This record gives sequence, C-alpha cells and structure tokens, in this order.
Amino acid sequence: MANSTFKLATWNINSVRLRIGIVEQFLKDHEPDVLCLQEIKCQNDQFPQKAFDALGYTYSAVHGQKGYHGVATVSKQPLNEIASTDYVGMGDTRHVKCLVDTKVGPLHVHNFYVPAGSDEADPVKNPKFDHKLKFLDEMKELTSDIDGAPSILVGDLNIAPLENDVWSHKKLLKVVSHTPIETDGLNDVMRSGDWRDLIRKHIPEDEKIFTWWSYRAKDWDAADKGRRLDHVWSSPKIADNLSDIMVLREARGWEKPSDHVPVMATFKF
DNA sequence: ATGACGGATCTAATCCGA
Repeated sequence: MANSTFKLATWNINSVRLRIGIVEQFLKDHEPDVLCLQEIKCQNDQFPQKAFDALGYTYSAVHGQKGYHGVATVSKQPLNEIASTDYVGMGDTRHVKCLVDTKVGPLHVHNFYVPAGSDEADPVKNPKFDHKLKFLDEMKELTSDIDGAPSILVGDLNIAPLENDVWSHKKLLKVVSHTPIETDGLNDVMRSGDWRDLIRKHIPEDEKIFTWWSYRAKDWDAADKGRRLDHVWSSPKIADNLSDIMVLREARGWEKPSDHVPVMATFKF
C-alpha cells in the first residue's frame, strides 16, 4: 500500500462524441485512474465506450440523455454501486455516483453537472435559476461520510464561489454563477456535507484560477475572463493525501476545444 | 463586454449553454 498513487480527473467535455479525439489524447498523456465527464450530450447507447476500452478504461457509469446534459465516469478499476439521483425531480441527467475499487480501497465518487441557471438571477422571474437553487438545496443532504469510506465529489458545479474564482469579482456579483445567493448556497453544501475544496487546498485563495472561458470571447487567452466553475471536493481524511492539483489551461487552446478544461487531482498513500 | 460561439437536432432554424 505504501507509495500508491490515485489520480482522478473531471472535465465538462461539451459533447463526448465530437471531442473523443482530445479525450483520448488527454488520457494517454495524463493517465488518470478515473475520469468524470459532464455534458456528454448523448444517450447511453451512443457513448463511445470502445475508445475508452482501448485505453484500459473498461469500467464505466454512464447516465446520458438525448442532446443535452449527461454525465459519465470511466475507470481503469472496477466500479460498483452505480446509481444516479434525480435532483429536483426533473428527470434529467446531472448526477452519477459509484464506488471505485481502487488499489488503496473503496472510494465513493460523485459526478455532478449542476444547472447553469440561465441569465436572470431571480428565482421568481427565471425558472432555471429557481431550479439551480433547489438543486443546491437538495445537494446539502449529501454527506462526504458514507460508512467510513472516503468520498470525492467532482464536476461542473456552475458556481465560482471565491473572489479569485472569477476575472472580476465586482463586475460579476450580479452575474449568474457568482451571485451571493449561489456562492452562499454552494458554501452551505460544502459545510453541511463536510466537504473539502481540493483546488483551493492546493492553490491559495489570493491566486486567480479558472476552469472555464466563454466561447464568445475573441481571444480567451489574452482577455482571460474566466471562471472557476469546475470543482474537486473530498471527505476530510483523504484531503490529507492530496499531492497535486492540475488545471490543464492549455486544453482551452486545443483544436475544437470544450469551453471547460480538465482538472486532475493526484493522491498519494 | 449578456455576447461577437458552438453544440444537438427528424439539416434549418431553434433551443440551449453560462
């Protein structure tokens, strides 16, 4: 057990079928044990499992639907207890969990795609924002402590909670993804479930770090108007085993990129 | 700097993302 390493990555891929080529490249270059994808935008039987099989990711937990949303967790190690929760009873595909049989023991992995919430930050006028807030409310029930095994929660949570999680705190205070009702809500989810923010455990809060840049910006790299929408959380004990967090900014500049980049956490035991 | 983009869908214009 000594000197074992476990690597887990999360990536909102914005269509796994369109971007299977860069997914393969990422897996070859970085070799995570587990990859959690969001916005796969396909049904379960359209998921490109063969491409993952060829790279050794023979285990998968896929929860997709036609055209929109959808999450998938692929793994080199067996996945058990695969299940999804229908948050807010919408019948959409925004969560899949599993128990990974890692080299160092069982690990619960939750893969989330929280609703974006549309433009207007008012739950009365905007049903999608209402949906987002209700989704957060229900996430508060999710604890990081399940029968003593460690837990990891990752995904596109569509909220940038801290000042340096956005390019301008002042300019984005009324913009959906950084409004106080959302950032308070996300902090409540973290507190009530006893989750640790591993990106911020590794990168100090006074340092800007982003995982998403809009497609609409002319020069995303120069303008750098990003947000940290993607997250890696864990239960307290395994947080002490974190040895590295990598935010693969360069992936935003790849051919036909997703608007999100991969984030990978490395644990040492 | 709420958009100038980009995805999926009964391929054409519509919905969606954040």
